[in-house]
Amino acid sequence: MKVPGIHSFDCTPAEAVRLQERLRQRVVTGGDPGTIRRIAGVDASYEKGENVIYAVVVVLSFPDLAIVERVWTRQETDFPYIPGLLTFREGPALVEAFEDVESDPDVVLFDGQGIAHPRALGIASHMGVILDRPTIGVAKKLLTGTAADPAERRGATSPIVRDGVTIGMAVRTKDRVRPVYVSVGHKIGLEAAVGIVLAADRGYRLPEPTRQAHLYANEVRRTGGRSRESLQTTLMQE
DNA sequence: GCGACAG
DNA sequence: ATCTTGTCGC
Repeated sequence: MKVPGIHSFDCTPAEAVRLQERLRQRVVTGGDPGTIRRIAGVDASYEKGENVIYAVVVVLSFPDLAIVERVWTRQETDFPYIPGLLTFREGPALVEAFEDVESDPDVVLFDGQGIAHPRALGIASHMGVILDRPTIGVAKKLLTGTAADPAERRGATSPIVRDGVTIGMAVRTKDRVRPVYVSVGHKIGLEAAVGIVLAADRGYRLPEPTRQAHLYANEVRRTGGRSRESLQTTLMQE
C-alpha cells in the first residue's frame, strides 16, 4: 500500500501531544465504507526486556473472513508506552508494515481506541488519517469515558460517554464475556463501525481481523517469522 | 495533590 | 505489551 508520509514520529511526548491536537481536526467521524470485500486487522507484539516491536497486518476476505494476506515487520522503538501516546510507539512499525501490504483493505481494525481518546486521536483515528482510509478502534479496555455494562447477550451494546457525549460503544461480542470498546477511527460512523465489528466476529471476544493479527504477531515474535505457516510470506520479504 | 491510565 | 499452568465455569 502506498502510505503518504504525513509527519515524522520523531518527537518528544510534549510535541506528540501538540501534534495530536492538530491532527484531530483531520479526522472524519462519519460515513460508511459501502461494500466491504477486504477487512484488515492490525496488532503489535514486543520482546520482553528489549525495545523491539513486531507489527503485523492481516487482511481477510469479507464476509467469509478467510485470511488472504499477512505481513509483518520487526523494528526497534525509542518512544516509551505512555497512555494516550500509543501511536508514537507503534506507529512507525505499523507504517512500515502497511507499505508491504499488497491487498487493498476497505476498512482496518486496530487494537486500541479511535476517537474515544483524551484528544480524540487514538491509534485507529491517527492511523486512519495517515492511511487515508476507513478505520475502527476495537479496544479491550477504556482509556477515557464511562460505559454501563451491556446486557449479557452477544450483540448487546452500551454507549461510552464523556461529558454527556457518546464517543464510542461497549459491545458484547460473546455471551457473558467482557465487552470490547468500539469507537470511530476515521471515515466511518459509529453505527457502521459496530455493525462491522459484529459481522467480523466469529464467536470469540475479539473480531477475527484483530484476533488473527494478535496470534500472528506472537507467532512471528517467537519464531522470528521462520515458522512453517509463514514461510511463504517470509520468503517474499527476504 | 491524588488517582487513572489503550498496548 | 510481557512473565506463566492449571483450573473453574459455561
